[in-house]
Amino acid sequence: MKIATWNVNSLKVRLPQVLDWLATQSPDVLCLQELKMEDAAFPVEAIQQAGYQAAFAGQKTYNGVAILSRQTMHDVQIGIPGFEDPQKRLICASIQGIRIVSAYFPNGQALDSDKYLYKLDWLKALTAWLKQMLQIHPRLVLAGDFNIAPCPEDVHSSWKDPLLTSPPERAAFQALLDLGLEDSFHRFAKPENRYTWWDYRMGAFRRNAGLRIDHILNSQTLHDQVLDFNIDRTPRALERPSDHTPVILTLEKSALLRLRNNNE
DNA sequence: ATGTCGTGTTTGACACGA
Repeated sequence: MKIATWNVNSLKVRLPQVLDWLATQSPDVLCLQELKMEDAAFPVEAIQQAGYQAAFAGQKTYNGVAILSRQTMHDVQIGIPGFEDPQKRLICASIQGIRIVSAYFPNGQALDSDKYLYKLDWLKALTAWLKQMLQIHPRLVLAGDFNIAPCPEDVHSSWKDPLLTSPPERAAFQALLDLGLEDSFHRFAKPENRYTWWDYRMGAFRRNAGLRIDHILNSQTLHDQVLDFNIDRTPRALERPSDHTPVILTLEKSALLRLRNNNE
């Protein structure tokens, strides 16, 4: 089971690239962030023709998240329960017995900004909610644009801004790991292919001056099923690219589902 | 050296967020 995430920075602009990528990579699940469109504009038909159903939560101009899936989705839920927020940053659904969360974490803008406080509040609410979710759904995957680079190695030397790397942000990332979520990137690391985001400015992609801020975390229950972890930087090299590139987690089909499918 | 995008409006020039 291939589960991917991609911050597309406008689904309207990136739709052709998304459709190409679905055809090439054939993921079972693709989590999207920064749709930057209202629900009425979501390209349901094009996605369906590509063989995927979609669950989405959009808004005008900013944010917006979706889950595309080849298999049936159940129990779609939008937002963090109990955390009132007009910004559409989180959607989740159950697919093949796995709870999939697609999230666009707040950027934070600057350490002295109100948006940074909102980021830390959002992270606190997310973590408290996930702690409960993992009791109900021990098989869980959290995928998206975290806007946090967890390790020094995730940051190119040219990055001087304290944002995305500050101790409180990194502590919040660690708090997610402490819930029993695992960053399988480290087990399947390709050191020459570390970053998931490159600024549009200053020829950052050409210089490989990037950051690793897009992540897919899997619950410990899924640990033994993880077959591979990849960052696909090819879409970042296309004409008119998103500033982010897709991340892919490959899981072995569970013994239960293998059994069920064999009996069908 | 805030240098590029995408969106939206006070629309073919700027404000904002990232």
